[in-house]
Amino acid sequence: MHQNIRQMLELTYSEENYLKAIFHLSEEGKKSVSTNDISAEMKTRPASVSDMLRKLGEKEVIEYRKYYGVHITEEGKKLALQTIRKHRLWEVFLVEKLNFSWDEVHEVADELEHIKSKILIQRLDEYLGFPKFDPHGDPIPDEYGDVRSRPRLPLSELEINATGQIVAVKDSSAAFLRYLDKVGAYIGARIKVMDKVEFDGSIEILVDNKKSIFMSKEVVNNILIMQ
Amino acid sequence: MHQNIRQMLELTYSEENYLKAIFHLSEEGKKSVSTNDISAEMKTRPASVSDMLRKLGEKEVIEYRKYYGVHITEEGKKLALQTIRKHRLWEVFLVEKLNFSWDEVHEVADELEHIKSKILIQRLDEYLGFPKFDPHGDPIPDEYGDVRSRPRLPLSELEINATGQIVAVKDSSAAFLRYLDKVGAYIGARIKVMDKVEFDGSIEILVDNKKSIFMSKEVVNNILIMQ
DNA sequence: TACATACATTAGGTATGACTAAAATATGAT
DNA sequence: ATCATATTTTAGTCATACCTAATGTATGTA
Ligand SMILES: [Mn+2]
Ligand SMILES: [Mn+2]
Ligand SMILES: [Mn+2]
Ligand SMILES: [Mn+2]
Repeated sequence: MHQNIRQMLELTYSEENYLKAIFHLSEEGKKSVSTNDISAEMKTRPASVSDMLRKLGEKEVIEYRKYYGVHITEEGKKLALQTIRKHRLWEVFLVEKLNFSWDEVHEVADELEHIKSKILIQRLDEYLGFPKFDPHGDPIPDEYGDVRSRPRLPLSELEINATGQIVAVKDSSAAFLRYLDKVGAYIGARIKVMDKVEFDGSIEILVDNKKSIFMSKEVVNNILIMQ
Repeated sequence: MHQNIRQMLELTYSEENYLKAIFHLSEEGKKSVSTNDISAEMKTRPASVSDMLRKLGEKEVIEYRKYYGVHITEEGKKLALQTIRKHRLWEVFLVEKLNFSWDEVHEVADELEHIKSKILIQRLDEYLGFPKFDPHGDPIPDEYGDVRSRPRLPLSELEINATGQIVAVKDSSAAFLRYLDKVGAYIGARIKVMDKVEFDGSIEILVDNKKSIFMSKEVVNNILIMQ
């Protein structure tokens, strides 16, 4: 069923980071991912990216045609999803068990996600009660790389008087998350759109039927809701 | 009080491993630690050790005189103890929270010990209830590198009819730990020496006043007890 | 079609951390 | 005091992962 004939190839710490970045960039736009995109995401120079793309291409986790960007392969997707699974499980652990706030977990999880032990992740998953979403509302892939994502749309697309529930954030930067904490928005909060300003794309929302907040276009584009 | 004027220097993953090995070897014999000793402990070739000693010497975490072995400095001791602290806290986590057995934790902890976040370790320590000993009975240094070790001696030194309690194991290899599991010996078990065989150094002990076991010299040398 | 320019790759270099083989040093035995 | 041997270091190499500078490629505009 979910077994691999060929044994799972090992990636280095750095290769895992690049592959994860390529996976995320692939999800956004559908077309191929460019060297410059990866360079920006990874904060390394384009020349370094080219080096890495050659290596990832040889390992067949991406399809690499020089000058034409890359596509992630099925094998690559599977590996990237394993790293993402570990990242998100560790984030849940940090928030649920160690009382980290959701804006503090990203960097630490970026290190923890590379710990190799398979049994560690299985036990951690079990210990956390097999969570399906991380603290930012992102789905946690299962050990076969399957993701049960829930339908979600940017808060900006809700009409006046429409209601919904915050299920995730598109931007997980500490600055944005701390802003959300400050205004009392959180994953699970119930939202009603009270007013929309055509001019600047800002809106007024009611949170949990009690608190009225004004949010800028930048903010509402980065809050994902479920209706 | 415990503050450092100069900021704590950063060591690489590999430097941390070498320094930890040097620290452990220093604890055993009091004299200086040789290149070959480190080579054996680290499973790298002596030439690689010489390279690393030069680097660690430059960073002043060891005192390095070519051809005469090394001594760890106070700064080095402090850093090694931080790594050991992390290693042992993670071991406690794996056993107490994730139900690892004590023979499964070492390799995983050897990776986890290098995760950098200071707050992570503080929170983990708190979450675990500020444990003072790891699953193998070894003391956990505090965040300043202070160790409260309890007096302990090899089981081999107990006289006939003397009693004691297992507080630690000298050898933490999976093979040895699984043997102890099999015969029902564990940290905290009460021991009474029933008989000692001069010829081969083996002994007969009573565990928890109910189970009689024969143990070889190799085994009794590696069990540490408190009287 | 030509070409300016943005984008991407290659060439060459650095740092880390490993290796083998060769050379240097220390040490114990005669 | 000399020397054989074990130990240790150095020299030279390789792989990973980054960099800058130079070169090559694609693409849209003239
Ligand atoms: Mn990472
Ligand atoms: Mn997340
Ligand atoms: Mn380690
Ligand atoms: Mn231990």
